[in-house]
Amino acid sequence: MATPDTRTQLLDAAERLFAEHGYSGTSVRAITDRAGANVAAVGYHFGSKAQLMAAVARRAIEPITAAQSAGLDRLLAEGATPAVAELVEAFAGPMFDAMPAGDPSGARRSRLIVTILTDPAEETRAWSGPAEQSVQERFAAAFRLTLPDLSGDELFFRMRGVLAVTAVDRVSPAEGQAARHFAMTFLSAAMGAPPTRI
Amino acid sequence: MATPDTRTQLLDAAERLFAEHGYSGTSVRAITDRAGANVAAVGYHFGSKAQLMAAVARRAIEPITAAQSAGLDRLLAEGATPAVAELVEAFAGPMFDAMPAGDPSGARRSRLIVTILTDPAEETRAWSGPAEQSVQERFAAAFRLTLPDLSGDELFFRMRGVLAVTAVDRVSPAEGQAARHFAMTFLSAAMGAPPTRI
DNA sequence: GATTGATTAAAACGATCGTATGAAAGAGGT
DNA sequence: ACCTCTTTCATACGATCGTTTTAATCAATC
Repeated sequence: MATPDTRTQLLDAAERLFAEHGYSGTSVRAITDRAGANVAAVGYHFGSKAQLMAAVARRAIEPITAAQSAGLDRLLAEGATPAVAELVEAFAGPMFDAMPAGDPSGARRSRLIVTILTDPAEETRAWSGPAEQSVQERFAAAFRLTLPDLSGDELFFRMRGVLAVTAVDRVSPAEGQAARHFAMTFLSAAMGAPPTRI
Repeated sequence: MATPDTRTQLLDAAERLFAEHGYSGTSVRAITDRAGANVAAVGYHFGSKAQLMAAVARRAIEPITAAQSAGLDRLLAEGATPAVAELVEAFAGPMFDAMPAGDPSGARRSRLIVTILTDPAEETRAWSGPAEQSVQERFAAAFRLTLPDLSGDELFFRMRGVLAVTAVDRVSPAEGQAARHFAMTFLSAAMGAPPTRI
């Protein structure tokens, strides 16, 4: 198909605009204009703006969750308890690899993920699907084995911290692969720190 | 004044709503309703919605910047090159201490800071004032002395990472002071990690 | 008490929001 | 050519958006 169908055009346009301006800051008309479609196309293809945005989020998050899960499978298949750095790589790495559909500048898709995770609109709150949640629980279990002295609360905090740090790449001058390497160093050290004595 | 003036009421209401729903997601009428004021009060006291939100950001950031600066002064006055953990404490600590006006749950003000830093609306882009910037540069210089082997790019990435982690939502099981201690452990290890070999 | 200046209130402005409607256009099978 | 199903279109709905205007209210000074 030389000309992508309207549905895909809408997804692409919504993805870019949402990443740039957030949910509330993106209007349906801005999306349809960029997609070269009619205003009613959103209602027809997705039902509502919220459902369109949910589809955008699903399309962006799915490959990341899959890569995370596959990476963890690979580590666990080796038999031995994985090292902290290996788990961090498998968990946070896919966030840096994710590329937008036909866009060579790899920055945008990760920016979208960040926006999804931090957007204050209620509609985006539930967008991290059950697959995302289950993969995070699997990683939590793996981390618990590698870091047996860590309390459940502190492990939870650290995993949230990892996600937060993967969100910083959007303003940093250290772009592309450098940010990825910096993040791995940063996060492996943080994740592997001895437990806090309270 | 048993009854705070309208101006302050507007700031308080706008602070809470903005932290919860972001800039685009907060309407002027929602602010004035919560403040018990008229719609026109925003225009009268602040000129516009954008200027009101800028005032909110200024009021929230200012004490944090001051505390960061004072902490750094205290460390530098001791003469010796500060340890990584000391710098992290002085830099990230104030984010945890900041309390919203009249609100015992210390989570909200920091949520506001995070929203300011990550909000996709254009109006919030320039809200980190010159004081904030200069204090970050002072910390960058101090970190450079403590971590002389770190490149400028990686140091910049790590400092952004510290800010990102302080943004982690603390509605989690690990609340209050526990989160602060967890963060210090996490961030000191991350900040003090050996440089990345690329 | 009248006068002045600061603040608040009610109402309306045009613009834009998300969504729904019904007709027009297109595609494919018979 | 005809019918059927899908998709696109122009258009309009009511609601809400940020802002402005004009009048009413208040506090303080003379």
